[in-house]
Amino acid sequence: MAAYLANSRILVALDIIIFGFDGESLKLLLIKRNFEPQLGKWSLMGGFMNEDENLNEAAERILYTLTGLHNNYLEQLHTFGDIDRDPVERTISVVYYSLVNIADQDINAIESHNASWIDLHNKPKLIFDHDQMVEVALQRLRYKAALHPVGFELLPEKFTLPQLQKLYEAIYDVKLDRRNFSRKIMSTELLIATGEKDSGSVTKKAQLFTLDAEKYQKYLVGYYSFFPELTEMTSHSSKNLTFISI
Amino acid sequence: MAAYLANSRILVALDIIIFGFDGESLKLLLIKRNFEPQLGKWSLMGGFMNEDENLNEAAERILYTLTGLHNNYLEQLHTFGDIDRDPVERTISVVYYSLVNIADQDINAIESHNASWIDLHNKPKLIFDHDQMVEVALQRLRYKAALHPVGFELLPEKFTLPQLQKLYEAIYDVKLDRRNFSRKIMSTELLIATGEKDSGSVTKKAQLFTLDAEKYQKYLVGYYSFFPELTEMTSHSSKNLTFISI
DNA sequence: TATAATTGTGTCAAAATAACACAAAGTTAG
DNA sequence: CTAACTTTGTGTTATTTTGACACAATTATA
Repeated sequence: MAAYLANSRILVALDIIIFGFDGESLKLLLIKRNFEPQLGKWSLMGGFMNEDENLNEAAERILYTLTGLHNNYLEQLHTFGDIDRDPVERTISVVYYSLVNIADQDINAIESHNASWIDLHNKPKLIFDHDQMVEVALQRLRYKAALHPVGFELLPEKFTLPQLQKLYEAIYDVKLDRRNFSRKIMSTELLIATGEKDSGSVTKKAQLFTLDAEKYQKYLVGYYSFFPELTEMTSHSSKNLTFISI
Repeated sequence: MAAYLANSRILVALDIIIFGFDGESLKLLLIKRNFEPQLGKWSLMGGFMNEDENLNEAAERILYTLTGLHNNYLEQLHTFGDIDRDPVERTISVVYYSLVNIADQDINAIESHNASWIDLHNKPKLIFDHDQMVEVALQRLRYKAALHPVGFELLPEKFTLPQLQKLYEAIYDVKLDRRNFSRKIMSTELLIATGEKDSGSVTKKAQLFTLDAEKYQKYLVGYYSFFPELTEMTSHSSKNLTFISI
């Protein structure tokens, strides 16, 4: 069996951008490093790929270690490979981003890693090329959330329309019209009214919705929604490419 | 200086999906391997990352080696890291895709690598996980071309509307209405009429256009086109998120 | 010079969007 | 207890965009 003798082997790291939403702003789960290298500085959660796992498994392991959660939304983002990106040793980093419901987190896991949720607007400077990673992740999230209903991954199972609107306003940093937003969302037929009301509210309580799991899956995978004639994803006549046009 | 002693170093490969367009169909530049491993089988063009280059540089080098071209559209796609994806030795592959104008190719470079342009519909089975890579690349191209005017990278500098339409029809494997397509494209104000006519045609000769380079750049980078109120990218009132809604 | 293929442009009804108004629900202050 | 205030739910209308379709103009060829 031949081997690739002439070529050099290098370290493969993984870093994960973990997004959360607190009802008002997008948050990042960041680490104040209590270990070397770069002790005392802020960074993303990361680790190295082991020999007995593939990239997705490594990313899931690292995410689980920090949040105590499995089955979060987790998507490969980009691989960073600049020569000096890690001064310790040449390392390429395969970066993932994850969307988690803050309420589901494992406080112990988070505290033991010296991690905390930081408002995206107050993000400290991060080590190495982690700032750039966050930037790329936010851009990807904006693309993704315009084309697919991934935003719901940041919300609790039951949520209100005003909550959903605030989420989209946070993702895109815009103000949206409540009435047009409602019409657009409801036209996807993705939401199921529970009949329950949001107890948290202080004035008129908004209705709680859940997702139609089947329709949700279709919107997630099939972006061919925008060939109305080729899919029966939308029952009505024509439909925009965009899941929601912000 | 600390080092990451405990972790294993592995090979970092790159593979590139090279798309072309011959006026009728999408093409892939594929290699009939005249070297080991997998001699005699079809594969993507690939190579290994060197110690003195970053990922993008390695991708450009590999693309240049095969096509003789610099400055092609080249975008990182995804990193594949399954444990047994390369039976020779554990290797992760950072995959790029490129869009090239077939007319610009370097025949010598291509022939010396035993490469040829294969119609996407007649693609042979490729080695390792290369089929999966092509699938992901096609999906990415479809996303990208719906949101940004990257399709032009596959055309000559001067092109006609019918050519452009055939390109989009090839990318999305659909038939489009000539009149609505024209209206949509022209509304972007991205095309500049040259006054010249396509000499290749056998009946009424279509007009040749070039790109408005400045507007093209804006559409390429700024996907915020879909916040009409936040950019002045579109002079008219509202505008769809999609560069072109197919 | 008629024919056939292709290109360029226009029309119209239907659908989607943006801007906006008002009524109902629920809390709090007087 | 009621007025005031905030928030939610739903409706209207004008404008824009889309999809479906028709006809005239150009050019090589028979």
